[in-house]
Amino acid sequence: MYGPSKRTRRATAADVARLAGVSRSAVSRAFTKGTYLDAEKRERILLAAEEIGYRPNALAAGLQGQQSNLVAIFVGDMPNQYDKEAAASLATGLNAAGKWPIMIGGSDAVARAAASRVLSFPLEAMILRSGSLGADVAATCIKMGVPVISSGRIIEQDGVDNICVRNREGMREGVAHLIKGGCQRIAYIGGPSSFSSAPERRAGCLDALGGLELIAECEGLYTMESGYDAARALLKERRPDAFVCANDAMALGAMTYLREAGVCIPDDIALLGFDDIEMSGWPAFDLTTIRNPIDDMVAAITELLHRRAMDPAKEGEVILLDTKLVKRSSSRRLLPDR
Amino acid sequence: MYGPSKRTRRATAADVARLAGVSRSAVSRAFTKGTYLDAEKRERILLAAEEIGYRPNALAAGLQGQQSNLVAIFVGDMPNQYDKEAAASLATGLNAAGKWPIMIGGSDAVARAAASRVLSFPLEAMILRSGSLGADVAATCIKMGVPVISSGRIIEQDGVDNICVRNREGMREGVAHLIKGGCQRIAYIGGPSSFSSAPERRAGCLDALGGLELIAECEGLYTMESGYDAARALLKERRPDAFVCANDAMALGAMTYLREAGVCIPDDIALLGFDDIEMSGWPAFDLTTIRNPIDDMVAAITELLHRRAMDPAKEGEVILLDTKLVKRSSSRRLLPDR
DNA sequence: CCAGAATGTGCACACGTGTTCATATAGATG
DNA sequence: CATCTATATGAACACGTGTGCACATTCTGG
Repeated sequence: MYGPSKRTRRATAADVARLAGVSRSAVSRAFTKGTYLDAEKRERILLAAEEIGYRPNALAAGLQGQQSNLVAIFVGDMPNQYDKEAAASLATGLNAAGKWPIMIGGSDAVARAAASRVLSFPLEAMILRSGSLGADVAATCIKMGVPVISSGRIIEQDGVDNICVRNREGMREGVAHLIKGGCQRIAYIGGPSSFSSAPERRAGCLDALGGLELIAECEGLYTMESGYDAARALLKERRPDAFVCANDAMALGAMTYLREAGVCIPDDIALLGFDDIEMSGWPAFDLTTIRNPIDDMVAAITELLHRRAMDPAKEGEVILLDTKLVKRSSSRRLLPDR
Repeated sequence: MYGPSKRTRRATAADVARLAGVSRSAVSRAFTKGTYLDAEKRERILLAAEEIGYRPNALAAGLQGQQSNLVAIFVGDMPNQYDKEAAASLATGLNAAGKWPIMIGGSDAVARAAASRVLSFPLEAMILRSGSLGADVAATCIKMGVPVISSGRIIEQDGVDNICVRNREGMREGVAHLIKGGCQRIAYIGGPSSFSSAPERRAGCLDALGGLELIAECEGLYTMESGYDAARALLKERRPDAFVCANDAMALGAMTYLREAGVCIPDDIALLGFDDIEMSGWPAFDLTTIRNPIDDMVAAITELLHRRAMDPAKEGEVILLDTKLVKRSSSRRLLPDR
């Protein structure tokens, strides 16, 4: 042990070459498919590499025009459950596709600064999964030549690929289900207007109402607490027979308040959410909701990543995902289903 | 537009130099603090860089002995809520510390393979946040000269830094609180024995019982469903007055079953969890639990990262985190407290 | 005015890898 | 045997950057 700092030096191809008694080129070839190299020699090299813990340095390889496989995922501060679940699935999905997802998150200022700095890596793409901000981040990426994939919010910009769920159609189907079940006096708990999903889901609700108007309405923050508060506020007004919520977190908050208030679900008031987060399926809640399909989203993103790699100059496209109405007990009225 | 593939070429320092009419060295210096460079010239360079969207290539810089700031986070399949919350906080925390967290996750085989391949990057550390597996991954990392930080499970191996919560002491305090509140017939829902936290927490429970024995006991999977099933199974046995659960997810599952069964919490049966996941604080649950401090964990990890950077050859150390008993209504007995 | 320090700048090297190129050897084909 | 092809291998280059080095210029103090 000559120098303490030397101890941690990473093994290099030259080290392996020396140990195996071959040229450095041979070592490189040993790790590359489809090259001419004596089989016995290759084995000897791989063995030597294993012995001293060598692996080709991805940084140096990337410098050589090799695919970096690095991908950044920009999540906001992930306030609600759905964002967390989506981020986790996305990361593991990319992983399975051989990509290396770098997570960028935290509070607005921190995340935005990090998003800017991470561009010093030759990213294969920047994936935006933050409902609210992101348009300026996208602009910076495009300028740097880094492809952008926006999920959950459509960004109108050259070269930006978009993935979005059919918010309006989904909500329309959900509310239609409530109406078919006998609900007539519907109150709506909406999301913050800074999220593009909020007005779309509200529009879907109005679609299903036909000419009818909402009994009452207010705007929440997509959090459970705000759903709780909203339910309390709306209950004071003209007695509704259904709460339609722009996402599951708020629906679960509303459910909590209604139970505390002694309201029977769904007989007195039916409840509808949006997203189908894991918790909504738990027996304790059993919330009827509209599934925002995470697996489809992940599949679409890896697909877009692939297409972009094939043709870096291709036009940006928009992929729309279908929702699925998940009927559970929070909407199972005892009234005759028409 | 001469060639379509040329279009996406990343801007290089030489491009900036040409545009700004300076040497390439000057460009490099413009982006480095503490170098001699005419102020007016630096500004001109930065402006030119901004114009063509240039940023120093982290790959090439890393090749130069520069810190990579890359960190891998190995999470298992994140079956339970606490893992998801911890992973999210860890990622954003590292972010704020100027690190780039690469998430590695998914099913066992996929994650393990990915963990091996990610070592081709010059990682500053591999952070293990998977309760069960990980020892073999750690061995590979150490061999490659990549420092390992294990969180939630202590790995006895040279050069591995460990962070762990005081499971035993925490659980002891929690159960003592129940006993002080009048509980005498305690049933225990444990975690899978493959997680090192499971036996520790159980030991803490037994500590608090003094000579007493558990009324009943079974082993769950740290999931809500298994907690639900366990509660049903245990309720058939000699009537307990408290359920102690090895984590919050199982406690919430148990709570769900008990409510369905018409059992009053906490008057008939008190409930104790472990972790203090976000949901436990929601009014719908209001679960008494032992906080597994995520913020402290993140702080400890960044601290260890720093120390390791200062002295790469230092010995591995063990940091133990203190829990905090969070008293909520699931343990608030009407019986006189003492 | 002079010596020395402080500041500014370009050249050239090193980092670790993949790959082209030239060359050498062995095997097949006529 | 002569040619041609398939296989094997090392030398050399390129990737984009940070920085040591040598040299030029300006400033400071006597």
